[in-house]
Amino acid sequence: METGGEQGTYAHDVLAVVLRITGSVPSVLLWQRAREPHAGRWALPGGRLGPDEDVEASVRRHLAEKVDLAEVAHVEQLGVFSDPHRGPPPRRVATAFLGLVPSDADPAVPHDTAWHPVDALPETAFDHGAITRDGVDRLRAKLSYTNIGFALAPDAFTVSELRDLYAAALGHRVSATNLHRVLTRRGVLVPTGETAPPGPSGGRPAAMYRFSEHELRVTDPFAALRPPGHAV
Amino acid sequence: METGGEQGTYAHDVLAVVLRITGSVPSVLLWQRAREPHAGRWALPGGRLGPDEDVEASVRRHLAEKVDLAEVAHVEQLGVFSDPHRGPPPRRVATAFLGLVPSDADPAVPHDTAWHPVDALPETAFDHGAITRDGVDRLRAKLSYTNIGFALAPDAFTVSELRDLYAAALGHRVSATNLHRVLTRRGVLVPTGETAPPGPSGGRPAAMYRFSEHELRVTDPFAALRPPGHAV
DNA sequence: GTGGTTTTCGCCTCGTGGTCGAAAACATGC
DNA sequence: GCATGTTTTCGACCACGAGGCGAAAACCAC
Repeated sequence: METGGEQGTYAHDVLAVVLRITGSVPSVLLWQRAREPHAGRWALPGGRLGPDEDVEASVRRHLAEKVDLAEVAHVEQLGVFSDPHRGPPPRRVATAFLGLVPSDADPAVPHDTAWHPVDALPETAFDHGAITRDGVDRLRAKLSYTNIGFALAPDAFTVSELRDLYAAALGHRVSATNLHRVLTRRGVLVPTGETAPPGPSGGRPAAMYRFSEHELRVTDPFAALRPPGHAV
Repeated sequence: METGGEQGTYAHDVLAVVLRITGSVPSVLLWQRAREPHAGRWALPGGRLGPDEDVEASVRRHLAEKVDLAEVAHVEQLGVFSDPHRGPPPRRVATAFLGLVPSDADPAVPHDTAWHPVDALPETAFDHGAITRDGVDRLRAKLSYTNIGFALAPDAFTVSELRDLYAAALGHRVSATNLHRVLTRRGVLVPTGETAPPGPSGGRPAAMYRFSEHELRVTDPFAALRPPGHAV
């Protein structure tokens, strides 16, 4: 059992809310704790901040123990969780991250680790349930005004497939017409020139698209109060 | 001289980028370090995270040593700065906050503390210059799609005064016509019914306004991909 | 009153996005 | 082969938000 740190120092953890959408269901990667405290409950991947790394490097290092990092298409910082009573003593401060895995990736995970639908979380350890909800909220917000969908979608996809991904992540129906227009007008979606074969019941073959960039981009100097001469 | 913490624990600091606009110049509150390291350089207010407080409570506590907290109209978390070499050993991890002070407030500050225009920062300690720029960027972004102006403006003001505040914060000219229309349509600006006397060269007396809320509100379900039936 | 100044308001335009329906391109069954 | 059904794609329509501009309103000084 470890003791508290030197007076005025605290253990610093990094945590990752890794989200992935499969079959129109957004899920988060959790592992089941074997040891106290909170043995048996489900926790976010993460671990201690090491002495020679910043928090982002740290979360990538810890994540690599649970999934193939190459499958995680995007990582960003969510914030600090520091309630003195967020867990049993000794006190721990955590920096949480959001990670996204494309829907066509199916990374191998350890035996204690599994994907859980975010709408039906198991009993979570510490404040990890609240942190997960923060991550889902962040994803939902950014889908609207960034190209963050690149981190959820396969490399190539049809508009209908992308529509289903967005609908699952946002939690409401999405019009394929509108999604296609909005994303192409913003320049984040480019056609590959290929088409996908129709389903068993026929239908026009769907054109394949991909995201023009695989780095996060705010697609809009969004909202109002732009510089003069920059009417949108 | 303090030693490093127990292995795997780190001193955790909180820092505040406190911004205020006076005379069309955005400034940040800095204090001049008297002791090494970085003696003589200017640093952000802040200090150590205490054992019985979360980071937000901590930053408010430390801020209270520099300014009257009642004058700080808004505080929000910016993020974690954790580069192992962001300062000399022993390593410190910092959670940065953005704080905003209305332009009509002129809180008393200690003798080692002063406002510095953000476009002409003095030599700053550690990574506090970069953190300050992060704070300014956050303010600029949020001016567009939230009511965050309430934390920069006096309780009552004219549209022209508010226009000057926004122009100073955004760094470009702002149309009073458009600002008035955008903010009133969003319902964040309400007329007080009073008027301000014209200046020495005459002119129509300006109507006074105030912000309808003094809590941060995202005024827009901003950008695209709203639920069906929710056309704006 | 006349001219100058500042604020306020209405009108115009453009871009964005939600909605709808028609057309395109496939499959299946008769 | 042709009619029917299915899915995708595309264009048309509309509402609204926001930038630009100019006129009108309301003051001052002379």
